[in-house]
Amino acid sequence: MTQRRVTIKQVAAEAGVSITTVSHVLNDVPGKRVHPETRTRVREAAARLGYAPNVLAQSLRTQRSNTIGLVGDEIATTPFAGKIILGAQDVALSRDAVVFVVNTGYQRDLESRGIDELLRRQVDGILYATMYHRQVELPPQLAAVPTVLINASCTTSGVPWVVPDEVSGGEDAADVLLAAGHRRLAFINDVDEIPAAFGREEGFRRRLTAAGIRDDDVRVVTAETDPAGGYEAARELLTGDKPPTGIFCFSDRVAMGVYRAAAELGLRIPDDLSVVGFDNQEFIAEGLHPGLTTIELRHYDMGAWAAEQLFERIEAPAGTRAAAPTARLRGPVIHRASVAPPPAAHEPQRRRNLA
Amino acid sequence: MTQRRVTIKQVAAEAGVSITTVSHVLNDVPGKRVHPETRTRVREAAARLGYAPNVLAQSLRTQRSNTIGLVGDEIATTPFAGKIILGAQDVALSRDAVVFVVNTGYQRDLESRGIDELLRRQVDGILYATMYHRQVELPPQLAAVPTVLINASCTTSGVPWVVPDEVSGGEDAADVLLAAGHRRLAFINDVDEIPAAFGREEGFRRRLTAAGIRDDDVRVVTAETDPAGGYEAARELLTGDKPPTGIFCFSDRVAMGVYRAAAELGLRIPDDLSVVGFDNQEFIAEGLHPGLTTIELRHYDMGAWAAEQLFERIEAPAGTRAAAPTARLRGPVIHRASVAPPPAAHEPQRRRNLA
DNA sequence: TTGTAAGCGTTATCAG
DNA sequence: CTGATAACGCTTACAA
Repeated sequence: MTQRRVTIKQVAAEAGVSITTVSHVLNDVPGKRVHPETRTRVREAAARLGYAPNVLAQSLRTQRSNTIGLVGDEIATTPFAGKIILGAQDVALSRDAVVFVVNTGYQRDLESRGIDELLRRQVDGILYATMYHRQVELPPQLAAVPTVLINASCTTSGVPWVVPDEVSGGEDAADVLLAAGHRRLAFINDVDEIPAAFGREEGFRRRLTAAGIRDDDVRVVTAETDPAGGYEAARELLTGDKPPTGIFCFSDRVAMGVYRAAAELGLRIPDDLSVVGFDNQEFIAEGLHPGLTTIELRHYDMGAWAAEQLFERIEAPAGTRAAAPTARLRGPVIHRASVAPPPAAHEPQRRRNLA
Repeated sequence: MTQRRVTIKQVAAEAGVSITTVSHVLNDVPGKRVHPETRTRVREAAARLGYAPNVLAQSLRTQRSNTIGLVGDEIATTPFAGKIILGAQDVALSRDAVVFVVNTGYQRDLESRGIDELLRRQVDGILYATMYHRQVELPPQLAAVPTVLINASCTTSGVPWVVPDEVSGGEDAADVLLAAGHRRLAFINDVDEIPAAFGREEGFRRRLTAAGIRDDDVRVVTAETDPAGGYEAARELLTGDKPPTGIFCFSDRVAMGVYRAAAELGLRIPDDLSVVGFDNQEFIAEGLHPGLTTIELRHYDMGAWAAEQLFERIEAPAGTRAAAPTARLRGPVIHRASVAPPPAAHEPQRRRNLA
């Protein structure tokens, strides 16, 4: 089936030179002067035969495989994750590299086996990604290879990482609502105590305080991050006294539940209630009606940034260990149709906020 | 950074034998009798040093890399696709193989480059997947390697493929609605003329006819497969005369639009209107309220089936080319809460259908 | 039972 | 300017 691919030897024969020469010209080895004529002769022979070097052989010799691994807990099984793969793949391919992906599903043994399998294939480096932003402990085997974390940070020094900028996400959500004139607000936060929960709340509160919103005009409740959780939380929020006119949701899925609660209570979005989500999860943010204004999570960019860093470290001369760079990516707010001025907004007040 | 990994030579030295012997025992080469004592000596040496063979070197020698490629148009960027990766990866890993993934984004040149890059790395075979079920023309380079198609079929003979069983999907949807007692039905089909559209309609109609539903009691309309499309179609369907009491949607996203239309028209699901979707797309089917009854697309299984077939072909002795197997996977119906008896159902009629 | 050596397809060193 | 040849780390005839 697999007819043997053409090798450098065949090219050499075809061109009537030695394989050394072929290697020289095809790799443009610096300092090796080759007669222009031989050069073209070799080039033509290679083209004629459709020669492409065997990367395995190259790797064995050069100790560089031009191959990286992407291992993650749910890297393949969540809608976001794919974007990470894509970002990583795009920068990899731009350098003629390819990426292995290993989905561990939180199984320690699978992770370990997967990484070993990659190492045995001499990957040049590994991208280690988590589905939700958190702190991780690096698998010990990764100490041996250049590694970059995606959507996670770790205490091991010398390992670059990139995560979403949760705080500014919270700030931006607050700003969107404030700019529309809202003065009574709520945040339906995640029940889990994770960086995203802390960060977003911090940013959200900070901006409200700065805008002079009184503490008892901002409510922060927690819920499961799914439609059911959002529904429950929103019902409680909206049926209490002094209900918020604007709700910031920990995720678009939560917002989905808020939409339902609002509909049941006869509240129209955005006329009676404004809502902003988080994630910009395709099919949800876009599919809801009216379209959900939300903060985007830049998974593609995280994947790309990480791959970029990884290659940088791979290519850096052995000793040259620069301090590990880290990045917090601020996601843009995606304006759709779920935010409007509050129903009873006082003109002067609104104008002040817009200024 | 990357301290050199331990090689077979070191193990040989540690055990005081030749590398040949090490290879023999570690690979359990049949027909090679090695003294039990040396055997354990080697094993222990290997373990002590933490030796793991370099797969690149092995591959170069054996012409088998234990590595496969998964290339697809949107293999990493859609919620379904991840499951395909996972299915493929799981069977790969169970054979100590790893998978490269390449997302082509429908760009021919990217696809070509990606595949070349894989071939240069001597992948043993390639899984070629498409996001939506369709016919494809195989990239010419794939003629050289074992290949299996996922979610796609092709005319090239000798290439195994696996696709969803669209027809039975349509049948099952019809059955669910019929069993609940519905007699006036509609199908919101995809505007695009693709296998899924033909197949599902065929199955759906067949069962209705078999159940004695009159032709003018079943309406089939087409729409864009997104919430907006579903909304428009549903509005038209539901505001016409003799509106259907049960709607089968081409996709869960379409169903999402149907939910909205129903809500606007004051129709309660499932009391006034039953709906069944297609895909069982996580976060949508589950997140809608009431939960959407839908037909599952078995992406994980398609990935796994394909990988299984691929390895079978890779391992088959050169000449042994069995006819290419193909499979249509029938997805289970996921019962949730969007289907109930029609509002004005006549008892006798319903009972008859349940029988 | 164990070891020598050739070879997988390259790159890199060193002579010519 | 060009070409032998040794390595990269491993498997596998073939010898001993």
